[in-house]
Amino acid sequence: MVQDSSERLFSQSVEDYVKSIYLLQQDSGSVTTSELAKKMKTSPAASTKMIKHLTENRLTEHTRYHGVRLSPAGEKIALEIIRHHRLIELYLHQALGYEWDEVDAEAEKLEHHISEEFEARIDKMLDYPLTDPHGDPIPTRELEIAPRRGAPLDNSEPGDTLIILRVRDSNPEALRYLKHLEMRLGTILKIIEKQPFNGPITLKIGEKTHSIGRELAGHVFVERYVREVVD
Amino acid sequence: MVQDSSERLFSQSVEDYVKSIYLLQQDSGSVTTSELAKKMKTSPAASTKMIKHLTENRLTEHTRYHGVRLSPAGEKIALEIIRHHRLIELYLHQALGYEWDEVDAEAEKLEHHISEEFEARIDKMLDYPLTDPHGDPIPTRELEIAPRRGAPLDNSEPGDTLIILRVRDSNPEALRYLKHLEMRLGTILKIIEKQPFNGPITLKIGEKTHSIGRELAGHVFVERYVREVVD
DNA sequence: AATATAATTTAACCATGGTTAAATTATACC
DNA sequence: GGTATAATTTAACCATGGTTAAATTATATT
Ligand SMILES: [Mn+2]
Ligand SMILES: [Mn+2]
Ligand SMILES: [Mn+2]
Ligand SMILES: [Mn+2]
Repeated sequence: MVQDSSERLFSQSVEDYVKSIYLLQQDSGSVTTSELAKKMKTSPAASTKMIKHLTENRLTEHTRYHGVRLSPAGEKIALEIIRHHRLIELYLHQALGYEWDEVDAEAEKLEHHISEEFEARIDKMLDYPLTDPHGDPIPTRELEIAPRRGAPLDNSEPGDTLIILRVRDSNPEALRYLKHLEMRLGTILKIIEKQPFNGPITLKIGEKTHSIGRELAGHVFVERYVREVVD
Repeated sequence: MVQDSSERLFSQSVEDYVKSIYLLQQDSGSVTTSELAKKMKTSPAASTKMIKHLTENRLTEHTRYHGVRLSPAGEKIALEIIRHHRLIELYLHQALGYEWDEVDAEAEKLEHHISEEFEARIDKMLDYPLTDPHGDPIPTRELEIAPRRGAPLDNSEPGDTLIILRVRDSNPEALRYLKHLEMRLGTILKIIEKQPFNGPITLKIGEKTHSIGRELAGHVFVERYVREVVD
């Protein structure tokens, strides 16, 4: 729409671009026009125009032909939207029984349209949660955010015993397949074999053995598992 | 925004105009340009333009200078949005503890952004409810809708014993004040006195007596109360 | 029937956020 | 250092949904 209802300061488009820049610059420091265009599924020209607009509004810093990064004000907005997104995902999962592959699409829209009141109420109802259904950290009300946990599963070596801490949230088919393999948050697994030439990884979960491709393994983030110590 | 995300067929603006036409034509049969503009808080020129656009898309029928009415397709969309709105209002009230004066504003935005999945899930969770927190009927999944119940309180006469079936949902201050007077859905009251020249109405609720103005009384819809018969 | 007034429509304009095609700039390689 | 290629930016365009001001039409009154 053109009219921005009630009290929102920025359009849905601006919010989504800023959020995408935040997520992309986590990996790369700064974000190129074409990376952003790809993530937003628009043309590079649209990306350039929006970068110009964001920079005029002091949400980003931009040096022509050399990528964009968020200003402190931009980061604040990104974290607000990410907080909405992840709280909504968790709420849909916990309160309404959504599966972990269904929550992202719904949250992608709702994140722009809930009030601070709604945010506060679901935050309280969920008892101030720290992670979303994919293991991503939820920014606090003060917009502090914990670091992302885990390293990609395809970086691990045969013999390692690992625990799943996080998964990429954006690919529903991958998420459904992982669930089908019983690979959830907290699942413990052992790497049995890793085929060369980017071949499949064989792993053991409970008594079962599975073989998964490198691409799928790249969606799963793990850390070494040390048996929990009971006092 | 300009881009209409994912699967929605019509913009938020179109949805809100169509919904407003539906609500206005309930009273008046057909809706004038200026009535619509007033309800949408835009200029008459914007209203005219949208009416033209809706008519080109076969959501309304329009004869120049003589008002607009919904086509069957337009009515379908209106009922879908009204169903969203009222289900969301009830959900916010029941599941998240919103007061009846808070739900309308939040639902006004969310109604455009929930999926059919979300609609189905809250409908089930609320056990397929028939009325919203203001006593308005909720269209069924097949978009059948019950008639609005009750007549304006200011049409009743001294001596009448009445039950509150419905209230206007759009004025939060009025709703808060009614709640403060313990005038809720299902409240039983008796008209004691009605001052002439549009003067106040005195009524008795339980042991308490209140006096309210005609304007506020026009927000409350009642029917004659007949003591419930127990088998 | 003519006319004043109010309602409605049209015209010209604007901002947002898209598109494709052309121009510009960076950079990798010979 | 010149040049091919890829990335980026600019230009020209479009749709949506607003605005205000001017033109048109309906209608109520004399
Ligand atoms: Mn989004
Ligand atoms: Mn997530
Ligand atoms: Mn609305
Ligand atoms: Mn309502």
